Amino acid sequence: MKRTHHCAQLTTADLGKTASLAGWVDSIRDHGGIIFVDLRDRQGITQVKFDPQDDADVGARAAQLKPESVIGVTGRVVRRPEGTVNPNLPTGEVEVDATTLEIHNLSETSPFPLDDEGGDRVNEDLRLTYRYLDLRRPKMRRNLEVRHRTTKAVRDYFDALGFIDVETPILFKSTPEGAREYLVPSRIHPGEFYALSQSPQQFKQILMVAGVERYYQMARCFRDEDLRADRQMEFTQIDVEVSFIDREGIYTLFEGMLKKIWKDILDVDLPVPFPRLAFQEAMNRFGVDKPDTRFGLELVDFTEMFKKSAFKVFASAAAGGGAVKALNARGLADLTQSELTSLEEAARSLGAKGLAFIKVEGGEWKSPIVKFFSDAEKAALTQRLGIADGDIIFFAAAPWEKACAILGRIRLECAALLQKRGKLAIPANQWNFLWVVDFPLMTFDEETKRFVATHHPFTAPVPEDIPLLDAEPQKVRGQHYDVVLNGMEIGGGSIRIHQPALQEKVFKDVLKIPADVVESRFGYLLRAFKYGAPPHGGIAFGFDRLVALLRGTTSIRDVIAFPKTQKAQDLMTQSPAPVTAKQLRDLHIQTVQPA
RNA sequence: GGGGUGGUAGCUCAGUUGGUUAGAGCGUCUGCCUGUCACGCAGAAGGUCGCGAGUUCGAGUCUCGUCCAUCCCGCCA
Repeated sequence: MKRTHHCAQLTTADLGKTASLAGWVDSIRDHGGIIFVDLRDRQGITQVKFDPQDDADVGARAAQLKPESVIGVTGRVVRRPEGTVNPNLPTGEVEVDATTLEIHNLSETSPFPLDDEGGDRVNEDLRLTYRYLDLRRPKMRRNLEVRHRTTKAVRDYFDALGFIDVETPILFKSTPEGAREYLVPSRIHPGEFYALSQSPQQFKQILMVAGVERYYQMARCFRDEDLRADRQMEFTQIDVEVSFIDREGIYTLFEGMLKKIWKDILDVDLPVPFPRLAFQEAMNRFGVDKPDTRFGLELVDFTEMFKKSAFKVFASAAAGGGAVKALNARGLADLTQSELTSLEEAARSLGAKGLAFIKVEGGEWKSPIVKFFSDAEKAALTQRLGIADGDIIFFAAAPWEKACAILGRIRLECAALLQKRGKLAIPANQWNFLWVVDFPLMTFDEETKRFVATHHPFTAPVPEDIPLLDAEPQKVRGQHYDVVLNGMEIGGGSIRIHQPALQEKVFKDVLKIPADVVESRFGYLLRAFKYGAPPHGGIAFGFDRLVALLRGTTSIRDVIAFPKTQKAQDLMTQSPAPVTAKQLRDLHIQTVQPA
């Protein structure tokens, strides 16, 4: 039996036709005589009627059906009797009066409900074990469809602009700086290993040297780090690199890409250009380099004012080169003791010694520290923070970046608490895109007492800062940019270094990587640059996160067909799993039992 | 590596101060039912309370350990 229609197709325009449908039994309503089956395929649902008075055999076999069985039916498309139309179905005015029933497969009872509401409540491990059932749920099917359509929007966009999709190796060589890698033993070279590519970064730069000019790829990447709701061990990036482009060119290009995606998928017109925020300003105002600008609660700087304060904790931080920051959590004075404690813990986890606060209730400032403040200081706080009854003010006094980060975290926690109370609305359908720019090229790593690349070592410095590279590398800004949406980093990239001498200088003089290590790890790249490397830059977007945002879910597992659990296991296939002794021998691998 | 939450019927959950035979809804099964659409009605079956120790006359409940899921910190150039 061949399908003539799909299950969202038949309408009153098809009355009298003979139609053949195939799909899964969504639900069965057996009235003892007449039996209704909702037949479901990828497109939708059509009601099929089995009447034993018309055909006793078909009726009897229909009575044996179970939900999720796969069947094919043929019958006449008839109008439903008056009063039995189902307005919730596009096909609700008609039904198929079945004359034949082919049972392809009777299904066992599903271990969990497959409707959207029921399935959402089920433990995720069960859904992952039976992923093929989970993916039958309308919501999950829609996730796969949106993912596909987003891929298509991206490919169409770049194709129209003359980009070409080039695949790069997944089996790459190990580059130990950065994320931990998955190693792949070589059978042919005993004791040597490949690494699964963390990103095509170096290959795409080489492609620029190769004259490709405009490259993109939906690139699979692998990182052996702990998993999170928004991090899987393997994930997909929209990976792009362009020759002869500057930062402004990049901004326009990717504003266009995101505009097309949001239009194609959500029919939303994103306003462009996106606002730009310097790293410094993002930290000062929001305490993070990926601010959620859908709500206020901005940080206010009081470093100057507290330099000569009687309150020694603030004064010493301010005078010692650090910063004193404050945040007015408007209307949160009613927070509970346990909420306050958990805020303090959050602050401590970021290196704060405590979390100073002022609660404003009944016109009175309730705070263990208020007695140290002069009248002038109180007046300035009131004015600059707009303090009113019912507010609570939080302070952080620490080195600048740490003070910002502490209050940045407190800001987000307070926003969540205010939202819970209905005092703050953060609209889910508001899309606050922005570019964060002017990151420091280098960050001093306290642990190793060395400078490390903030982004990666191929990022070009801002030209006018190059003279500072030797003496004050921390002051050099990089030509790096992040795309931030509603507090989430969804993409990042940079204009790259294309002069071999400068790249070598960054490796050896700034990052202090020994010459032989530079040669073994990056020698091929430096050599390539000596043969006419064009100026170039690029970006990579976290594709899974992007699709999750488009679907309004916070977990990228929902938009990946077969994701791993937080313990990096595939519950359906039961991987990872042991291998045979012969396999290990072939690979020159011996395992040791964990202690 | 660390912290939080959870694990009781196929699923989602309740289970009081440690005390009789561990309950509910949905699902499943059986019977009835010819216009339902989450059909309805009647009945039944279904439990290693994640696993292992311990305390106790007695543990779903308390203690310790452990496993799994999830959220977060560390980590993710």
